[in-house]
Amino acid sequence: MPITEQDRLAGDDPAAPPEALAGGAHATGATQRSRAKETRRQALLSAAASLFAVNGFNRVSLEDLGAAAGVSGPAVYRHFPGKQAVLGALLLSVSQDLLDGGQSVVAAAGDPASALARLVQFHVDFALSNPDVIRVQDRDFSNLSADDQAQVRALQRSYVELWVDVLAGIHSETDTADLRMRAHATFGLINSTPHSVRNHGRRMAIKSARPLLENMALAALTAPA
Amino acid sequence: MPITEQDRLAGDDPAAPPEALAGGAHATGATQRSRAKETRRQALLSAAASLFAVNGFNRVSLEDLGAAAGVSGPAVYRHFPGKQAVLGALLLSVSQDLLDGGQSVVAAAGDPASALARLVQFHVDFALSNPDVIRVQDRDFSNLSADDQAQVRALQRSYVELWVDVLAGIHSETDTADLRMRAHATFGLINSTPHSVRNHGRRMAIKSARPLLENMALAALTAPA
DNA sequence: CATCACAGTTAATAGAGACTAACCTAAATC
DNA sequence: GATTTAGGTTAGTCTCTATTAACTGTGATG
Repeated sequence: MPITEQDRLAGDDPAAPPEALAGGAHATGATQRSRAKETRRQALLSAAASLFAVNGFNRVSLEDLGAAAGVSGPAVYRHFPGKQAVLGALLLSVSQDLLDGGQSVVAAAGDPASALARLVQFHVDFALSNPDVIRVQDRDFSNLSADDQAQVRALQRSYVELWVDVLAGIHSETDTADLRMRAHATFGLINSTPHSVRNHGRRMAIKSARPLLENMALAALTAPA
Repeated sequence: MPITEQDRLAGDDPAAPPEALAGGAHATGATQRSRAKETRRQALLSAAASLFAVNGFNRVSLEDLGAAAGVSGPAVYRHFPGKQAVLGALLLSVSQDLLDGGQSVVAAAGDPASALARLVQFHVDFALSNPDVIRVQDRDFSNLSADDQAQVRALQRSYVELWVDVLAGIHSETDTADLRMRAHATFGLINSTPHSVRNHGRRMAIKSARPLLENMALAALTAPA
């Protein structure tokens, strides 16, 4: 472990025996064991998000990862086939969540203009709520296995197309490549927050960041070609 | 070496003897040797930019790096004290170039509004011309030594302050934290191009990307608070 | 011309860290 | 209650790669 954090996330005392985890919040499995396992899995994913975000995939050892989830080293193999698979699970779930969220937002909206406004709100909210995974996604994508890369890319593509379709309903004259680039650039704008808004609150309050980002994003999206 | 490129950058045949490099384009040193050395150093930095951008710092070995510059393995130590130092030299020079360029742009401009427009032009141009280093900078920053991190951060801070000062001349009522976040978000927007504009030209022509990005950036920067 | 300096080379060295083996204990299961 | 299952543990193994050592050949330098 380099030097940085690894506490703060494992809500439970790392030294506590596994049974202490059994009564955890979620985990809907039947047996006590399967619930404990699910909880541990979530702890590992959460630890991975934070550790990977801070140190980068390559500088987090399985030892670090296990320790942050209250377990040590090779125990990770009881939950994932390998280190790369942890990253895969993490990024696949993020991409899926973004896509699902985006789709339901669009489905709920009436006209394209309000759909776009809601999409922006949704994405800003997502980025401000999950800065860690956002960071990991655009820093450690290339550490995914080839298969996972393809799957994540497919999900991301769908998400982008969602935006492009909505944008096409507004800038009907503009060609798709242009709209796709607008979407990407807007993601870049919104996703910049993990860099500027520090976890330990140095820079700027999230509360005031939200409307500012929304306004900037909408302005950029509706700027003249 | 994973699989990806390592040719295409070393303009000279990697198998060619060192003397072939002596007649290179730049390198103003006195003796033949010092010119060759400078050329090799540049080749290493250029190879590093490309390799790090594609594969990430950690998955490029010194062997790869040397090979891409027509030299092999430990020869890198004749030019840099270590792998980390190569990254340091690369990112320090980028940060310095951005700051220098930004300062001269602002110095040349009259009113704040035109200064801002020129800054945007400059930054867009920089990002489109050097997608590799942009990518490396925001992906592998944390692989720098502590000292280099501090230096790069200082340069970046100055660059941001340059933008904030110009922005303050326009949105005079807005507070600085807000303006700083605007600058960061705009960098995120503009720096998104390394992701969307692929080197091998899949996505969108650079030519049409430039004005689009400029318009989006300006719209975002001047959006209501 | 003699000698030095120095960019390169190939062959160790060394440390890190992903993954595997062998065991252990307690919840499931019958 | 006996037996299996499975999450954990600790102690290897094995590979990869940054760095160092020991040499070499050739362009400066006097």
